[in-house]
Amino acid sequence: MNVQIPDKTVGRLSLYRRLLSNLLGIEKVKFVFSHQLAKDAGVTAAQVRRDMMIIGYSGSPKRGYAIEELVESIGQFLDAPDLQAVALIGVGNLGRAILTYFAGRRPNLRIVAAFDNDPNKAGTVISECRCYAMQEMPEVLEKKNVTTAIITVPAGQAQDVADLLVSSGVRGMLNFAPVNLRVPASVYVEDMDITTSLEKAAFFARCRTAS
Amino acid sequence: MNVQIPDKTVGRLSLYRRLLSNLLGIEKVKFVFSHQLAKDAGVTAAQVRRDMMIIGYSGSPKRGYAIEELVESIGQFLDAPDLQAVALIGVGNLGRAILTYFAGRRPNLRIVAAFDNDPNKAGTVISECRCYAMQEMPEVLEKKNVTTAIITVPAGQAQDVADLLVSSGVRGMLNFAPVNLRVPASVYVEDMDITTSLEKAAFFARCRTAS
DNA sequence: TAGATTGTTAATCGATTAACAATC
DNA sequence: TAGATTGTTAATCGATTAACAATC
Repeated sequence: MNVQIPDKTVGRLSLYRRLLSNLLGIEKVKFVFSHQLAKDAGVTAAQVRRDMMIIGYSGSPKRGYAIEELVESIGQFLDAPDLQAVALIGVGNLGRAILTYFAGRRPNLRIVAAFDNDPNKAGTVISECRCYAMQEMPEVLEKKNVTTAIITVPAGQAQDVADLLVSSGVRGMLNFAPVNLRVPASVYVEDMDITTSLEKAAFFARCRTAS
Repeated sequence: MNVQIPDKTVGRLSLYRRLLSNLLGIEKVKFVFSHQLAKDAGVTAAQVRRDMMIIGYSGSPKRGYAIEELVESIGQFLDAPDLQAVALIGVGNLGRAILTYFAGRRPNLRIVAAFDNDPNKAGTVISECRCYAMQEMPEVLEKKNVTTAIITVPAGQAQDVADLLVSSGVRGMLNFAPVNLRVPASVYVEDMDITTSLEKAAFFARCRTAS
């Protein structure tokens, strides 16, 4: 397992896979050229070819990439060989939306437990996912072998939650709280800050209008 | 209004502002040094100083940056001088979560209208935001002078929605649909692909564990 | 074969970082 | 003043892109 894989390549592979699955399922196409996939993904053809090189998949100069094989290769690269368990912390509006969205979507990447401070939520089931009290977290994470977590708690609680997750063995986090989490270098954090992103969209909307 | 402002600088400024507001409001601190702000934001001190240069704010070598002034400067740079109207398209779970989250948060950046295909939603009010039918979109956007939009519709509808938004004068979009939107160069798109981000977190969780 | 595409290296580009004189 | 920090330039770094021989 190689750590120096570019962050962006991993993100693009995830996008390629979805685009290719569409081509395969809906349009029944069997092969793509790098420039076709590139156009769909909004990247350059050279970038697609470099990404293929990174995952070690080869196409044919005549026919391009065999979609079915390529989807398989991306899966072998991106996905865990067996179930990778995910936990979600903070069952508010956003947390519930995410639980609903992911329910039964990827067999090998499943949200197996949700946690919340509110004792009334413990014991309930939301979109097939069981909700636990916050105190049960270390025990449940260990029992279910959770390595990845989604943080949807308010900003003020996020660092405490992150600390607890790290000490419970979680190594990858998707953080929706608008704070910079302090974690050891051995832990990966992907930030999704909706406020920042909206402010960016608003800022550049004005830039573009003015120019 | 300058178009060559780095994308990432804008994102960092948004984060700085929130960190500084905290320092000011909760800890009553008046000044920060670049390395302090950098530590909180998870960036380098040089980066903070360069960002200050970009927005044209100067600190003092002795005392650092005056937080209140700096927050003001960031506001002048980032925010619209008057109300900047935002629309949200797609009132599903995620859309509702975002409406709730942003309600009354930033006075100058407000979600003024929501749209959905479901005719039952038209006319309802969710977290102070009125919901309209999809057909009313062009008219409402123009009337309310909307320049920025949040797309929370399913992937299959996203491109059509984007086209409609562009033709109604929207110049900045925050896109949650897992597709690459085709828009003119004059329109800015910020993508938030939750699936891709979770797959990245899961991938690197495995990398880190294995190493 | 001829022609388009692939795999891969070298060149380019832009963002980050290091460095340091100017400043308080 | 002495010392730490700022503003700003130059060097570094890494990712993207261009280019082209190898391939089908």
